[in-house]
Amino acid sequence: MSQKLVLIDGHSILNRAFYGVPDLSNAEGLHTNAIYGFLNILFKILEEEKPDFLAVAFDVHAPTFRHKMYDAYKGTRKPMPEELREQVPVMKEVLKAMQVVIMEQAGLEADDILGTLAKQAQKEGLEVSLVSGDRDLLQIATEHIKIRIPKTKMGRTEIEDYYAEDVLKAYEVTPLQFIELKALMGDTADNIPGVPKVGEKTAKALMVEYGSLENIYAHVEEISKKSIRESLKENKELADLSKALATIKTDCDIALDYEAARAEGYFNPDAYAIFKRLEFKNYLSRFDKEEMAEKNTVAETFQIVEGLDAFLKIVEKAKKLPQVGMLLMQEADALYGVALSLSKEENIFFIPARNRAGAEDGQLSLFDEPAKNEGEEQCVRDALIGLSEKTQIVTFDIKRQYTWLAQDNTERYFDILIAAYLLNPLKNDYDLETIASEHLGMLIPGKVEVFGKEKQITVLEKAPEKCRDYYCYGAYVAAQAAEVLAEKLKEADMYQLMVEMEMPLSLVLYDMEKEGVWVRREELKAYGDALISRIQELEASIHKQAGVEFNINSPKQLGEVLFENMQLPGGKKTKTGYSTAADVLEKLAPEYPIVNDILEYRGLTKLKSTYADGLAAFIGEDGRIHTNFNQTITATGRISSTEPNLQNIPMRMELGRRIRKVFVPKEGYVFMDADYSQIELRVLAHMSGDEQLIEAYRMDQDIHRITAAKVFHTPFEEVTDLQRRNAKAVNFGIVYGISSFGLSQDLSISRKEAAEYIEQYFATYPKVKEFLDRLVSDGKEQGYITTMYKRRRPIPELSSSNFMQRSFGERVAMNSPIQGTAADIIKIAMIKVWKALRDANLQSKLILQVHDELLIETLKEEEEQVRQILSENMKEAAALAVTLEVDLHVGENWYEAK
DNA sequence: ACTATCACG
DNA sequence: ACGTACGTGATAGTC
Repeated sequence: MSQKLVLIDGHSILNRAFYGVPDLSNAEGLHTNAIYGFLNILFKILEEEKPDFLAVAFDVHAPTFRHKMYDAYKGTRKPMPEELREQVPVMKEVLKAMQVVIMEQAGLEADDILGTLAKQAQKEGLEVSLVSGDRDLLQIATEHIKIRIPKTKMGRTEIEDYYAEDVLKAYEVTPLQFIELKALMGDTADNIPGVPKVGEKTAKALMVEYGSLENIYAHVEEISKKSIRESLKENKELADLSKALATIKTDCDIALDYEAARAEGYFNPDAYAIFKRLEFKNYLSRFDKEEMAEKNTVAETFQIVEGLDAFLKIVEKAKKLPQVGMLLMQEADALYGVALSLSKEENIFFIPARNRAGAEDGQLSLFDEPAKNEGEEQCVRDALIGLSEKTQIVTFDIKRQYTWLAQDNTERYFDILIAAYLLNPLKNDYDLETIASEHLGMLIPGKVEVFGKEKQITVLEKAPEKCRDYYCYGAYVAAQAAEVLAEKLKEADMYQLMVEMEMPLSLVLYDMEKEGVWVRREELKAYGDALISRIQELEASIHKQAGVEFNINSPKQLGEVLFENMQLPGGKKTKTGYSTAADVLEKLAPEYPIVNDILEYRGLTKLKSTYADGLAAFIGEDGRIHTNFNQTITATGRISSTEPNLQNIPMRMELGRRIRKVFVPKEGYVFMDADYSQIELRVLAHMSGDEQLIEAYRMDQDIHRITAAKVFHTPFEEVTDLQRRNAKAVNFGIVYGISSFGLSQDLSISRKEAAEYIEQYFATYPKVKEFLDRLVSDGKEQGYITTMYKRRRPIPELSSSNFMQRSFGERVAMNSPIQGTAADIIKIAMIKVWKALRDANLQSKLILQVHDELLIETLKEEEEQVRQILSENMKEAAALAVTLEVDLHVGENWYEAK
């Protein structure tokens, strides 16, 4: 058996893959569809062929790409779309990591490299497979050189194979004749002129009849069609030139290093790291995980140290250092171990809880005898607090670890989770593994890989070394990544944001979560029960009117019932079927009573399932709900709330709003709630510097009414409700990144009218327009936008060649600095308020944040003091060109306080 | 796991 | 010509 070589036409396959695979991008915003498709084809070929050698050829310059299918008609060359261009260097990185040989040489086209290598290999007795999306390569085909043309359709890759005889079968010409065929017909995409008037049909007929260009000219007088004959005669030079251009060189001065090109070693740690970064989860299964992680030699120095005394010794040692990496092993508020990274290559310890003799079944004592457990726990806590007072602690997800740490001087802590988020807030998750691979180029075992579905405690008992490795890696990565991330933050001018805003905020959020909010369980139950009978009534009524029993909660069934069975107008909208969204149904409601019932049913079941039942499930033993405030989720810098989400409790509708009555302060306390008045518009006034808008706010009057007066040239007193409503919608629209379409939808007016409103608005507030335009252009230039406090949001969509995506990017560029700055300001307010409450030794506690609103559970005796603290600190959180106004209310429940 | 819907700012 | 408002999270149904 002769050996086998696979050669790949890099740019051509990447191009094919780009157009064949739907748009994909990773969390960094890097497009990855072409790379993904390329690998798909590569793996398929490798599996089929099991070659001995592999190489990929690229042009050094890929100045323009050959969009043959599209451009052949236009005769133009489009530049390569940005989404593809950015993938080229990454593709090469991927191949390098996979140890695949890349052949490229200045002055040589990939075609010529491929032709040369293929012929050389054939000469040496190898079988060659040449993979390209480009039919030009067919001229290289022989008995031993197979040209493989992959086609991606319907998500599946099929490959057409051509040996010399297949070319003959398919095109009625030999591979060599194929060159001359192309010389005759030309190829606009490749800048081959060809002979005028000769197209594909004529060229093929001529080649089939005469066999070669030379022979055609020898018999040129025999050609019957006059125009063709004349054109051939007139353009002989052009034909020769075209042939020269169409001929792929096979004698270039280039050679393949077969040793380096051995088809092996693809699935190595480097490749794993980059696959992970690109989020090619499908391909990760091809790697041997254990092997990947074991390549890291630091793991050899990880030590398990048992016992309280040993732990205290390590802590004492750590106290002498300026900084240590730490990661606590916890589950449900219990501490099961401490990992500390004291230095780079050694002194990385894991101190586990131990299962002591005498302990009850499966019960782990903390660090020593169960009898002394409580005392031990306090001892451990004291040690860790003592450590964190002296030495900078760097860790991952500090909010979950504050129980064990000193709770002052938060600016000294460094959380790599938050740092990674600030550097790129677009990602979905920021686990340790990802940070390690992205910022340290290091491969560590993932939490799921180590623990799977097992409980951590179980793993600690059965295989403590697994816990040691996982947590030591965590502490180690925290220590190493902290340096790298701090440097990157400084480079991005976000270090101050990190240290002065995000780190202190993390403690505030921890404290708010810990505090929780009291919910009256029985009242909530009663509220839910009260909904049931009406829901059942509506359900029966709807089924009766429809004439069928069906699941009203199923949009699919509902759509079919309404728009097919009952023949209501306004069908079709989504890709899966009919839209039954509220705005569609509301248009039908006046005409069809069933639609009204459906809308009411929807509202009530939402209240029941999400709020009445949903919230009840989260009431803890202490009678309180402890939400999660997530600091590393949103793209703009806002915080988010989950399990449950306390930032979307009903407000706008009276019935839903009543839910807020079950949120109550504890005995002896009241609720104090304060929210910013139009903080985003005020931020816009400040950031744009628009005198008119600033002046409007100085008037201290209804801003929407003032805007209406200015925009519609109407005296303030004579502004109609409609005018005010329209002006308000425009104000909102501006903040969202205005578009006439969006505004027209919102106001149910024509697009033209909407456009006029916007134009009038910009005429009124000219600097607002300048400001928004500048955000977009700066965003395009930099690839990201920033808030007043230097928070960044990358906007990859701004460089998209897709109109829709780019437009989205533009709206984001206009909205994010405003929303993000508002988010920054309330974060500042939270920190100030929280500190002021603490410094004044008050019992009152900050417990909720809802984007522009803060809720304080206020001790009745402290009401006036807290009112002052809350109001002043919110107003003074930022000094803007306009004042920040705050609406503050006190009540016996959240409903009343709002 | 994904889609549609709807709650909030 | 393209087809949308910005930012979130929970639920139920469907595949």
